Amino acid sequence: MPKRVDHAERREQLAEALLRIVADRGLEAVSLRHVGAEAGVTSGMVQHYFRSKDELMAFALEVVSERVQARAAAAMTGADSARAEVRALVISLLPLDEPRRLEGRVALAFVSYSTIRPELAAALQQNTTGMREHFAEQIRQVWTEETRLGMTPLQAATGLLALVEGLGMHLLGEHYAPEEAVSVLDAHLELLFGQSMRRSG
Amino acid sequence: MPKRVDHAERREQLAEALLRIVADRGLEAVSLRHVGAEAGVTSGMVQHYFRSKDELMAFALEVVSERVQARAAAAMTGADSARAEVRALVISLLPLDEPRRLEGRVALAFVSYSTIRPELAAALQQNTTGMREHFAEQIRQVWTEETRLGMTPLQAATGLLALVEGLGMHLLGEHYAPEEAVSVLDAHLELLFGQSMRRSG
DNA sequence: GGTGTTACGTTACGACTGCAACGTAAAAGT
DNA sequence: ACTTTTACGTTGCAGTCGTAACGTAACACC
Repeated sequence: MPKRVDHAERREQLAEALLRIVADRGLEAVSLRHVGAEAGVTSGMVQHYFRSKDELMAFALEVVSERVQARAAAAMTGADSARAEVRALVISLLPLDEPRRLEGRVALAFVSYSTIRPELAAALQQNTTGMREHFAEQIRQVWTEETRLGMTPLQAATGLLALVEGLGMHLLGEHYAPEEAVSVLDAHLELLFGQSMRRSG
Repeated sequence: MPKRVDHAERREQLAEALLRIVADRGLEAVSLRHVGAEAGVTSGMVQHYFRSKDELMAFALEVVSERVQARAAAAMTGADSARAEVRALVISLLPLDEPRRLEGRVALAFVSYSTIRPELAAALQQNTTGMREHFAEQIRQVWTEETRLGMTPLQAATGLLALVEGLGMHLLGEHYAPEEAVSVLDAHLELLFGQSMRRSG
């Protein structure tokens, strides 16, 4: 079989195996042998594709980052209003079902990990920044001088993203029910996008 | 020296050593020997006070939880309004200086950890729930039928806590400047507590 | 159709891990 | 004063870790 393999594809397969381990046993369970076993190969094979464990970890983190971005891009197509698009994107970020809970655990683990290994934080930061700017753009499109809430669109976007990720963390810890998080999110969106906020003034 | 030691005190010293390790080398660097070395003792001594590593970890997590709660209690005394109290509490939660960044890293690591070890999640969940209810109570005290924003006080409280923890995560990842996070937070507090929100209606 | 390269698997090594067992010295209890 | 308990330190063990080295079989190429 030599020579015929797609290098990039193999690396992604291994990264996926790693992510599966992180999702249900945590970062500390990641070892070359475990990743190999999870992928159905030996640790030597893992070594063949990654010079070190650090390189493997860094690659897996990038895969996570790309996956989040891809999910975001997919979620925001076909919405008929800025509000609907933002809501779709933000809902797609929340760990509301089991597969997304797994992904959320992985993401959280890597966020914590990159806190100690700052050289890996770039990918995650890019993600946050991109999302923040995207939200800001959407908000800018619908806000007028009258409807703005005493903050800039970028501030509103930053707050929205922080709110969503905070809700996500709480959901991963099962601190309250998913529908409660969604209701909080919808109330916030109503503040940002709804006209009814001035109904009582 | 035997018999004269305060068991609880020793355990806390060891837990603090562990937390120091987590803060600057991450959860994966925690081992009985490292904890002992950090505390200036041997791993055998650590074994004497904790039957297993898991027990040590669980104890350290509880210490973290108690510390957060203590900080919260300290931060909310002496405020002259509900809004000021909430702001003081919430600001004290953000990793705005280096010591609190260390604590934040530890807290984040344990949140991620407890995601995989659900039996340890109770302490953290209690923390969240307590905070949430406290915020809700404060908000309830100042909200009238007119000023409420289309959500319940508990929803507003949940959103505020999620926002703060999300901002905290982003700050740990250095995704933007601390003062930016504070400005977002203040804008949100103005929405929740300010009367000026109806100035344009 | 050799030849060289690629893709693995296998093995080995030194370091590290959690944990159990044992040793010892100091104080408390009697 | 003698015994028991407590508080450690030390040692050892079986297992796992990351990594380097080596072996080998299958294809690409000329």
